[in-house]
Amino acid sequence: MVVDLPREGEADALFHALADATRRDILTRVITAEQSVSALARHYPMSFAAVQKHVTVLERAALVTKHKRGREQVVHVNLDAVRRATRLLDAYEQLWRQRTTAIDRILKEDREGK
Amino acid sequence: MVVDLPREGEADALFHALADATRRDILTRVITAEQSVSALARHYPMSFAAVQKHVTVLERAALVTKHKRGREQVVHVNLDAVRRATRLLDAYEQLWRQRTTAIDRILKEDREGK
DNA sequence: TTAACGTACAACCACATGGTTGTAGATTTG
DNA sequence: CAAATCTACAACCATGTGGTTGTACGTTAA
Repeated sequence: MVVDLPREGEADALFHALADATRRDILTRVITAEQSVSALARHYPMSFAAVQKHVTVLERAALVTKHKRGREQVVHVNLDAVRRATRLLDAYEQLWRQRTTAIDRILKEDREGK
Repeated sequence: MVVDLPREGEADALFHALADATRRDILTRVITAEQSVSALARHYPMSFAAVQKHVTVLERAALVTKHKRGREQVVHVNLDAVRRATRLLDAYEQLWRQRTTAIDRILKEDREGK
């Protein structure tokens, strides 16, 4: 049972997006309830433009999407992307398991004199 | 059941370390079989020093550790860190699930000062 | 219609990042 | 021993990142 890891380009954007505390916090807030960019910006000690950039990074990683509602831009979470990241890391764990089970098998066969 | 996300500082280093294709590849190789830094370096079209830096980044994230063996520095994987990252993302998924619960509605109203 | 709000985007800045080369110190190997 | 190998680390460079301010434009509210 071979585990193949996802394409490299995707993962770059995904992990980069998650590698910032502000962006993870935005993600958490948006998971809890969709919000406009300006509503999000009020929660952080930085400019609106800075928050706008963070949302763009999350967007590039497909973790969120934006939809216009009047003059607002509402940020939605894309849970599939979160699941993709989780599965990506699961793949690393499985790689490890493949290695250890392979070693176990060899040791066992050795023990049984094969 | 409330899910608490890990400390921010840890996650920064973890995701940052994973946000580079070369580092993920190093991690994969080391999971498959422990290797010296110079052995790893032979696989990439970059200098030994560059690979050394990548290993340092993985080390800072606690994804790998180094042990001296003669004149070599052997890189080992730390699977616990991989698991920590996986659980971190699982927590986001759980947050999503909590979104529809009554408890989460109450917390949300509280956060909005109602 | 004006004023206020929400957004987009450009220009700019300090600093981190990913790469390089070069030098020096341990440790093996011939 | 001398030579080759592996590592550590500093200096340097181009580019990216996270932040700022300023300006412009569509939308809502008074």
